[in-house]
Amino acid sequence: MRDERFCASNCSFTRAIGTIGNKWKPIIINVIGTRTVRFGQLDSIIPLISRKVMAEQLKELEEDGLLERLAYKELPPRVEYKLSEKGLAFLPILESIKEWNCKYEVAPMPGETDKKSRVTYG
Amino acid sequence: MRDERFCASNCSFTRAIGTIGNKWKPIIINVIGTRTVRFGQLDSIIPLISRKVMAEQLKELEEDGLLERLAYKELPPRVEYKLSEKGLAFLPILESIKEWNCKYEVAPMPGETDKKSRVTYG
DNA sequence: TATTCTGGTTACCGCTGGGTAACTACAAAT
DNA sequence: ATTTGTAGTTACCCAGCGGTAACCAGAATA
Repeated sequence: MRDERFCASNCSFTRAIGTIGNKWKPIIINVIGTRTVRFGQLDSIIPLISRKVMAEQLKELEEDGLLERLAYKELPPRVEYKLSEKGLAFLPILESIKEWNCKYEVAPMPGETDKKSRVTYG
Repeated sequence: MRDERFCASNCSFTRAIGTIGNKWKPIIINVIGTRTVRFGQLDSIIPLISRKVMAEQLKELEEDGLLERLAYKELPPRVEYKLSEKGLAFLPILESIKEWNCKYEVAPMPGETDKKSRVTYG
C-alpha cells in the first residue's frame, strides 16, 4: 500500500506523492472535508472501498498527520474522524483539481446511467 | 492500472482522481514540466519505474490529453513528449502540493544517506 | 560482419493488493 | 435468550500489477 521507496526519498515532492498519491486518499479527504465523520458513515458514503482498505487508508492518513482520530470509550464503539490543520490545508488543492478537471476534461460519454457510474464523492 | 469504476463515475472529481491519482503520473508530469523530453531521458531520470510501466503511464497520459507525443520517422526512433495545455495547467497544482508538503511535513529521519533515498524528482 | 542506438512490445511469472466472510467486545433493546 | 449495532481485525484466496528479459527495425559506426 505504502511505497517505501517514495516515503524514504530525499525528495520532498516524491514523499508528498507517497502520502496522497493514490486513488482513495484524495477521495476520503474530500468526503470528510470540514466535517466530523464516523467510520461507518465513510464506509457507506464510499461503497466502492472495502472496510479493510478504508481502515488502512485512515490509519495511514492519521500517521501522516492529515487526520485526527477521536475514539470514545463506549459500547458499541464510536470513532470520529476529522481533518487536522494539515488535512484542511490540503482541501484547497483538491478544489483546484476539481476546477482544473472541469475546465479541461473531455466530456464523458453522455447518457451514462447505470448504477455503478452514479457514485459521487465531489 | 486504470480503474474503470473511477473513469466511469458520474463525479467529475472522481474521474479526475482516476486520471492523476496514482504515484507515477504526478512524478512524470513534474519531471517533464515545460520541457520536451525523450522516452529514454524519462527512463533514466526516473529509474524506479520500469520501461513497461513508463510506457503505459505515458500512453494513458496521452489518452487523457495531458501529454503530446511527437514521433519522428527516423531510425533509430526518436519520440518526444511534452505537456499539453491541460498538462501545463496542472503544474501549478503540483507546485501547491510541494508548498503544502514543505509547510506541514514532519521532518524525515535525518542523516539518511543510502542510495535508494537519494532519488529526486522535484 | 557485428555492434550500437532507440522506443517500445511481448511473454512469462512472482508477489501482493484488495475483496469476502467470519469474528471480537459489550450494552441495550426485543 | 437472542438480536442489533459499531469499529475494526484476521485468515484466506485470487486476479492482476508490475518486474525481467528477450526481441524488433534499420541506419550508422567500427
